[in-house]
Amino acid sequence: MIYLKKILIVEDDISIHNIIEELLRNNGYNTYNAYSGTEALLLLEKESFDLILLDLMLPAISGEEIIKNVEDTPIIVLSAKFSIEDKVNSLLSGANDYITKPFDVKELLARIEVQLRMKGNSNANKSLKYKELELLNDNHTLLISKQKIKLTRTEYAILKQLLLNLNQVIPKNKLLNLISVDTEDCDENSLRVHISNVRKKIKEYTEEEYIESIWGIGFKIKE
Amino acid sequence: MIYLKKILIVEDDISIHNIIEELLRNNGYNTYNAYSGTEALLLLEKESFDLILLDLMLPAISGEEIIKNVEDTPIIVLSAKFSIEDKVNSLLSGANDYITKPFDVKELLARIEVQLRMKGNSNANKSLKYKELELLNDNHTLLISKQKIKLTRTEYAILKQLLLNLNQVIPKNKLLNLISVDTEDCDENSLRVHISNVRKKIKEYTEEEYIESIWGIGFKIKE
DNA sequence: CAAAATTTTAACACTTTCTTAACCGTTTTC
DNA sequence: GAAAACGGTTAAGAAAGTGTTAAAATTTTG
Repeated sequence: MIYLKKILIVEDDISIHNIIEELLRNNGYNTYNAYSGTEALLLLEKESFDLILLDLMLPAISGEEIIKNVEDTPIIVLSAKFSIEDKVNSLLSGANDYITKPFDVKELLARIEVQLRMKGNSNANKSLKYKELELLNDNHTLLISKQKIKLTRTEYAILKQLLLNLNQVIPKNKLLNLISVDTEDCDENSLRVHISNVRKKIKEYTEEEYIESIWGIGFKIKE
Repeated sequence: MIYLKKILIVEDDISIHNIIEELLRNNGYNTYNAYSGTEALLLLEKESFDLILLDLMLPAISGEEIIKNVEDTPIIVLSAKFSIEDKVNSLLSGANDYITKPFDVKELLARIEVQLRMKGNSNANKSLKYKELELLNDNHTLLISKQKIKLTRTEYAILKQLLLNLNQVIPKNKLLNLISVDTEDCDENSLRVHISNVRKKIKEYTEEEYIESIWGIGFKIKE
């Protein structure tokens, strides 16, 4: 299945809202709708999105308020306010782009692509496949060339982090921190044992080595 | 010491160039200048920047060409071309933002902040480049003309600080302090040994000397 | 609640890296 | 121009990090 990028449209003017929604859906995005600031905040608590398109002039809670409340999701402001002050304020307080209405649809689509492209470089929503390895999202299965291998919870958590951060060394402490959601008290010694066990399991199915140690720093998936 | 963000200005019109340069310097950025596409590409091979401000209409090599050649550095296009097509093309081929001339300086500064903020968040593959040297953050190795060289943790920390502070002498004490995050008890004597070892490793791959000693003070990267 | 699975602890051998200390040449100081 | 301070190199021993194993402790499961 293809994962459609999730875009939240925050706009109270229904006709503009509908136009944007149709435009995005026609261009392969999954849209979510909020018609007020409060509605937007509620949705943001419940779910995470890949991008937010935000009108500034909203009933009750203003767009500026929302900008301050959002941290990890890129925001493109879509506003009729064309003053430099409004632009600068929005951008400096956390928005990633600012487009004035009326806008050109092609430019909007291009700027959306830019934001999604940039976000794609950071962690979220990466596939957990690498060469022969594929980590299923059931929390315990690793496929090596389609053969199923059972991992323990901790082993799975470790491999997941490593695969999420391909091409990056994850320092030992950071790795421990990242997997602490799944396993509370796992220390460095313990981590070494787990890694050793994962390697052993992988070795039963392939010659290739996947987990590389960076001396004194941590681990990474071998290139 | 504060690390000033490095911005490359690519603009052939000297008066505009000077205005931008002064503006950025007054706002705490370190500026670098290229007055043609070829000059920009040369600089980009030698060094890495935090951001590129790019004019599209350049003699010889166009801005569009440069966009395609840059991967890791965010680009803001600054152009007199105001057609939607130009905007969309630039954005889709890799630019991160597009500002039409004449521009408002406050907006420019805000959009620069946005790019730098985003780059800082996604800790994606930052690498420090200088001439033949490239220090890869993602696996703690040093590339000299694309050849991988393994550095130890301390050697890496030292070289990283030196490359972060190009054109500046780092006093021994300060250097020891800066790398103390990675290595606790490294004293001056020890530092000398490490530097010697780094030099030895570099010497295996290139004639050029990179680490210069400033008598009685400390070290710097040779210009 | 007992059996099974998982995780942690601890011990060992082993590797890599770091510091120490000595030697020597150079630069500065008096 | 001799003494003192500094910098570069080297080698060896100390220290720190890694990989593996097995058994004990803990958690999960039927």
